[in-house]
Amino acid sequence: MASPQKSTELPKTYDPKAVEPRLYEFWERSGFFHEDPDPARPPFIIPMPPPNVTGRAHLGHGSTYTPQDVLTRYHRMLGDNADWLPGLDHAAIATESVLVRELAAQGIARDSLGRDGFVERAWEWSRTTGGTIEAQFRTLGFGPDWQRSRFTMDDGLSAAVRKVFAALYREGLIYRGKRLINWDPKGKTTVSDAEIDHVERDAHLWHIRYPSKDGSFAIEIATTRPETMLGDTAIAVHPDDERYTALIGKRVVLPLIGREIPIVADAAVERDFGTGAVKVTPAHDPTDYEIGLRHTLPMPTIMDADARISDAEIDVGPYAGLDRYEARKRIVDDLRAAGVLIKEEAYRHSVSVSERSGEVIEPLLSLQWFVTMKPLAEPALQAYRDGRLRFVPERYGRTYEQWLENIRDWNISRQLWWGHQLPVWYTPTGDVVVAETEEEAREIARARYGSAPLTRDPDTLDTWFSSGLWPFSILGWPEQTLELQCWYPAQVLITGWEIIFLWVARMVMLGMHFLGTVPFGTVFIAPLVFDAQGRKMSKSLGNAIDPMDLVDRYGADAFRMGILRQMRLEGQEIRFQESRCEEARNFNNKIWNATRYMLSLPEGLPRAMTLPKSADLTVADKWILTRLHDTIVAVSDHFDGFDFGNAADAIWRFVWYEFCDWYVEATKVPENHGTRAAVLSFVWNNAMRLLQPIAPFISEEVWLALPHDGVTIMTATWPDRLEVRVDREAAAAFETQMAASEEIRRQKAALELPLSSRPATRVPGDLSQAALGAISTYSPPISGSTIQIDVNLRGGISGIAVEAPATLLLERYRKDAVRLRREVERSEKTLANRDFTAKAAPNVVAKEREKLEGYRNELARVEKALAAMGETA
RNA sequence: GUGCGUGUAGCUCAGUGGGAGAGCACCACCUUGACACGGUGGGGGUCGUAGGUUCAAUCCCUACCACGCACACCA
Repeated sequence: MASPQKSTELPKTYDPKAVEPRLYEFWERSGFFHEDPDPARPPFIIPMPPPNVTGRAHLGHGSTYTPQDVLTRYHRMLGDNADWLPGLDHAAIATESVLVRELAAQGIARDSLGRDGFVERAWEWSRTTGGTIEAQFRTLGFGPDWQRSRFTMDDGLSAAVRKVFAALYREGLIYRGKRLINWDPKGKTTVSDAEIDHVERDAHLWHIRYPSKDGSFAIEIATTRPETMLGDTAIAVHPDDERYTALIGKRVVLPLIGREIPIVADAAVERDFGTGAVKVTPAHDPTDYEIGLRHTLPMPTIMDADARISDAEIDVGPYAGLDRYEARKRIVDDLRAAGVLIKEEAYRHSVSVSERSGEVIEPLLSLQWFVTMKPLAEPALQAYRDGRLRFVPERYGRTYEQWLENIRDWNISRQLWWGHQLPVWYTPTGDVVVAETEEEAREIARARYGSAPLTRDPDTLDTWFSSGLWPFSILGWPEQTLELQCWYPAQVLITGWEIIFLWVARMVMLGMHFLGTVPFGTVFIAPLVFDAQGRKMSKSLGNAIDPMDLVDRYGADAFRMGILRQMRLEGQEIRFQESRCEEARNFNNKIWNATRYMLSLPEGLPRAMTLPKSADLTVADKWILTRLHDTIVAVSDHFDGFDFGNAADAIWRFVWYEFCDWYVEATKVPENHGTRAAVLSFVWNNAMRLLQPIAPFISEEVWLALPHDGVTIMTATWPDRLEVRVDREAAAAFETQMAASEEIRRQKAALELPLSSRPATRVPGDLSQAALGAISTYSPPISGSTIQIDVNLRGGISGIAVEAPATLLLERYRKDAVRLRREVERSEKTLANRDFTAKAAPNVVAKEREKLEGYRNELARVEKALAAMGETA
């Protein structure tokens, strides 16, 4: 296989634009994303939540899809049978509204095309304009198994949908019934409970008097929706409300209409709210509907599909044809004129709004298809409770549990054309035939009812019905494929919490019902992305950031790293900061330049990836190898635990602060020259592999530029901690050197000496060889009498002295003295406390004594120095 | 209303029952054999408030305050 092209001279600044598209093309062409089922290896399968065919990449994909790509790449390197299964969702409502809008722009009405014509256009649109998000995902470096990409409207997936529908119908779990549903008058379709938002709105509470026919009494009710009075069939009061007990069973007259309705007693009524009496409109309010059922009230609807007042079922006076809001205005006016409007007060309450269209939902009694949820929910709950299904973070499990415990039947029919048409046919006499295909339906109808013409139910299924089958329909179910055998159930599902109900729970229910097992073992709920002020990103607020712009500016690697570093295991949101992408771009540039340095070494890099004998390694070598070992452990553990933020941080720290800041610098010192090329090469090769899942492009580019085995880092093995020698003692010695170097730098800075200067340094006699070595690379030893600076170093070196004029030292000494006195005082007080010495752990007490001694010694030196300079302590 | 989460440096966030941290921003200095998308040093916080447990609390417990979110049939 040909390696991707690359120039021999590395430019001074890393340019992701010159690297990323080329490498992605190389990977995809080489089939590195593709995998076949292999029963011999442990599977690692992630079903990608299929983005809408109308969708565009947004920052939310950064937090939910990047981890999927990271884990897939990680497990591929671990040697697992890893596959990330992509696809697209037909997104019925979204697609249909996009299309209707486009048609309208061309002056075409949806209905004029006819159903077939419209569906044809929808397919055309999906194939051409739709799915641009897949190209965007490529730009982001996401590497799912594109060859296996599926679309929820594909033949196979559609067959699965029909099979599931027919099966559930036969089992009695799908039924057709007249129920109160959520009607979206703008989208002209029903919407499920889970697709409704509750929004606080300013409104009014109107008090209306309903008099008795003979005028002997009246009852006053309060309502926010006076227009629905046209459909009132009762007044309800609480059975224990003494104000009204005498009126229960009596009748009052509906103002403006004149219809007589009863007063009923129902415990659902809140005595303390409003007047304690409520009008009951069973066909247009969920609570009223329940009351209506309990009291067998008539349930006339008074609105049509456009939410206009309609007299189709009952007399609505002169209001027929008015929009619901116009009707409200007119009715309030008329009530006022009639003298029955008692009060109008400002009132803030929450209204139900369609998530999709933003339109206020109209509860409406309607004949629809439903799934009985309780029997499906029970096993799904059980699976969670006995640990077969796990949520990360755990708290989301309770959300899942709570919803399943209170589950209501799922309205699955939608009044749309684009989608899976219900596999339901009707005979002229209204008999229902459910079948997987039209031919089967005819056979059934012939057998059951003779040869009657059939008409198909025009409705389509809720989009989530087909996505509920996703983890197995994409594997070929109901065919018993090898994929299904090896890859179901999947290992992990990653998504945002907002679709735990809509999608996750439904996949679990349907997966368990039809395949007997949970569709995935772990659900990782990724944080949602907000702007830096914690506001939701939206077009209307103008605070939305396009990830494509970020890739353009910083590169895909930087975008991925930038967003992952903002993820915290327990976090439920990310306040996105673009500066993190900028930092990550700088990080990549750092990697690039460290690579350039390695390639410029005069001795060159060795071909084989072997380390020198342990005896030949220097302290610096052993330190960086030990750190590499620890980083491999940390990154692996964090990936295993879904802690992407800490995984990214661990690599970051290692690469920048340990490798670049210290080890690379150390290789410039002659004592490290002998081994540096081999160690640099070995460590960097490993570091790039650790980085690969997060920043696939630069890690590949660098890996290929340095000694390596294989054609791509993507299929290289994950770094093995056992192959990296650990030497804690040497590592500690190097860390002492680091501390010494830092202290000398600090001294230089305080003394305003140039960093490059090598001032004479007095060192104490008991200094270790390692520390002495480190110091002598920065400063020559001194002789003669100079003013002495005494400091305490982390790691136990004390008494380094730097030659310097006295005047520059005073301020620093004074500050040190103040700080040290404070510490000595605090420590003495702690140790003087008998409870502390008696009760605290012995090692804690011992450590405190050591600290005190250290502070006292240091303070003594500083005071001595001050005294020598004529200061009184 | 019920439940969940969050309050730590100017900003975004780590963290720990025993001497308060990172990055960015800010200040000063530095073109030292890769990197100014860089290096070095520095200033800056009563760890939301009030109690409690403990020898010891930023961390554990309780209450409160503020913010965010999810559920919920007060019309």
